[in-house]
Amino acid sequence: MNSNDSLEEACCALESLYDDIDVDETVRALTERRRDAATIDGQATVFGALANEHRVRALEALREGELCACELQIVLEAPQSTVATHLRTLRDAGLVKTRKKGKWTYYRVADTAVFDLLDLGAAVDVPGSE
Amino acid sequence: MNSNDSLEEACCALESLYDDIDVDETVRALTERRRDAATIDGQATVFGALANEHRVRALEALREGELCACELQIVLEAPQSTVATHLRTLRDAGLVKTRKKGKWTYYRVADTAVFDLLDLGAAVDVPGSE
DNA sequence: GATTTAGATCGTAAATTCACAATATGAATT
DNA sequence: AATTCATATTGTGAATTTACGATCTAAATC
Repeated sequence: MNSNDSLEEACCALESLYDDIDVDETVRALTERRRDAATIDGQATVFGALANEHRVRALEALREGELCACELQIVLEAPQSTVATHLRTLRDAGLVKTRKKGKWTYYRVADTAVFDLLDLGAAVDVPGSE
Repeated sequence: MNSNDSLEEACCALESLYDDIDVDETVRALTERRRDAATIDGQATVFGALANEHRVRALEALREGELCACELQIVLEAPQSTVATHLRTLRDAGLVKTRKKGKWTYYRVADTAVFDLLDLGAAVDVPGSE
């Protein structure tokens, strides 16, 4: 089934949902609800970076201030390469920034909005998670 | 390499990072930065549900009010089963709620905090995404 | 300049997520 | 009660993500 079939199928449902409907107009109104593709893409990237327990834990640990990679390794209880990979994901998404000092790399949250994201995420009531 | 090896490796780094350090005390302080496992799990679940373009688009469309599944099908430009699966993921994460009316299922955002999440996610500057 | 060391990257196997056709379910209509 | 129609679930192959050992890089120290 291609995308046109999908649309037609959905339009049939629309016609019976509202009677006396201008389908083209309704589809146009629904189409208007679509957002800019680049924004959607950015949002999905950011949320994807947050969608992992190790990475959430790392960000939570950074609430009290910057930490170097080796300290985060202790917080995360994971091998060096695993931690480095997660930190790179966070950096690529723009959630953390780094500072190099000699052999060490210090990580800090890019913006305090990240903590707001974490707080809002924690406030959602996930059904069936007691 | 097991988790103890990882810890020991990281502690070596700590010892050279700070001189005259009480390693046990430092590890304890870092351990204190860890949050409740259930909370972290919930956050990762919520962000995981947000980590998909179709699902972000669906939530964005719900800003202006509830929509039934067939309307969301038009917004998402995807086949019925695909849309239904994404909507279930959003529901399982507690991001949307449903209302049944006859044959139709109407979806709405569970809480306006979801829009705050979307806004914060959109505000993050993802490097290299122009 | 050789060695040590913190951290980044690579390679790959395992696990997870994804798209979507096929099928099931349940309400409304006939 | 048979059919239709909106939506949900299931099954499965494909794509993506994850973990983590091995390796590489660059700064500090000897």
